[in-house]
Amino acid sequence: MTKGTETRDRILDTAFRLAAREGLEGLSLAALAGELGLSKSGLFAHFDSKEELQLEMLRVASERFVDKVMRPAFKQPRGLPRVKALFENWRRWATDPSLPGGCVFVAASAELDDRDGPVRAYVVSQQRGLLQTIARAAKISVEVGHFRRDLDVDQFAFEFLAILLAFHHAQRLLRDPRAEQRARRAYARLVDDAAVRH
Amino acid sequence: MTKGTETRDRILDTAFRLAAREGLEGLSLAALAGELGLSKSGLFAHFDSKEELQLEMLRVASERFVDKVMRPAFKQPRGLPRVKALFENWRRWATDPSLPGGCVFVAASAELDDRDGPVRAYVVSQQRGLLQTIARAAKISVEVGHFRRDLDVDQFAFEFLAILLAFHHAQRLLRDPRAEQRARRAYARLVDDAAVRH
DNA sequence: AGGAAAAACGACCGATCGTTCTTTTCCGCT
DNA sequence: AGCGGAAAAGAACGATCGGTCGTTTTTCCT
Repeated sequence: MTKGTETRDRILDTAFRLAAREGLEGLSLAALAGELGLSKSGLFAHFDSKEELQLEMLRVASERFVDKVMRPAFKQPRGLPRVKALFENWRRWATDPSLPGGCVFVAASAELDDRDGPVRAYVVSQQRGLLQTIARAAKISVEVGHFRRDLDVDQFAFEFLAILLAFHHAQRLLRDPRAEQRARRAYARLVDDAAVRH
Repeated sequence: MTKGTETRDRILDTAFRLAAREGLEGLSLAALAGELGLSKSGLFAHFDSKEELQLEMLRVASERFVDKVMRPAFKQPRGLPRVKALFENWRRWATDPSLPGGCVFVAASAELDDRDGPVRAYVVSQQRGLLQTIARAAKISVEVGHFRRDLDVDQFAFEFLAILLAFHHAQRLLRDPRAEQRARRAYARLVDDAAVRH
């Protein structure tokens, strides 16, 4: 069962990269098989349906997001350094050159926002989890004394995510060379407002 | 030539509503024709290609956006009231119940962010125009004395759009009942920071 | 080395995609 | 009323979609 899981991993990895460019539905099994040097049926032997492949692929994407954004950030000291790392890692994730097409979750979010079904449910719970993670990091910053005690940490998370969404928009769609600077300044303003008054 | 343009308008109007739900590519001619009570070929007689239909539909969407968001806002007094109206009209536009699927430009933005071609070019120029409009309204607010003189109006526009993108995300994907409140508070913070020190 | 299980293949399914063509229906004008 | 042109229908196109199935190849284990 070694070769099987290895191929399965390769499939999900390639699907992950392709879906960022083409979207969840835009990713066709034929195109994916071609990219992998596999036959369509050979590919399909690993999954019961396209929907299951999408779900597995999103799970892989989540793991990778945790690896590249979350985990390194949570190795930083509690409080502001951790929040800062969260922001910078995330910003880098959204523009990772090895991932053309940007963040797959941003693409999926817009694509699924009205539809229903398990794929949407997964993306929703994933995004809710992200917001909670930000809020948690902000809460720790309050406890540590970096942020003021009356800070609404959920509001902080909302605005944190807002900056990253706008950064993605400015970077990938508008290709604005100032996108990074804009995001950094917005972040600075957000953190400054959350900081203890001095 | 009366009946022709009338049908054409009906097509574009329906396409506009359908594309918000299904996306630009997800909108199929068969589905559109069905919704209209037209045959697929009868529909196609009005357009040279699907791409042209997409472009025309986006132009209609732009006009409608101007009608519902821009024009009423620019009837407000110069300065803060106008900026406020821009924000509220825009927020309402993104959740207009007569437009299931949310803002068609948000959907298109995520869908086209890496592809190429005239449709992408149109959306990009449209979005750049929106940012400029916000910046212009902010600049007027500076001149009128509502905003501080050293305000970076392009940065203001970036953060203004960020809030609306996050609102769209929270409302349509996460279905967060607090989305409106979150957006309003973020807006208040943005405007407060831009206001003249007192 | 041999045999069973796992993995990949190739052919094919019905449905649907955007698109083209010819034909019919309808509307407006004189 | 009748004619002409615009508008819509109908059928069919090649391509592609997700998905199935029986067969062949490869891998792994003894």
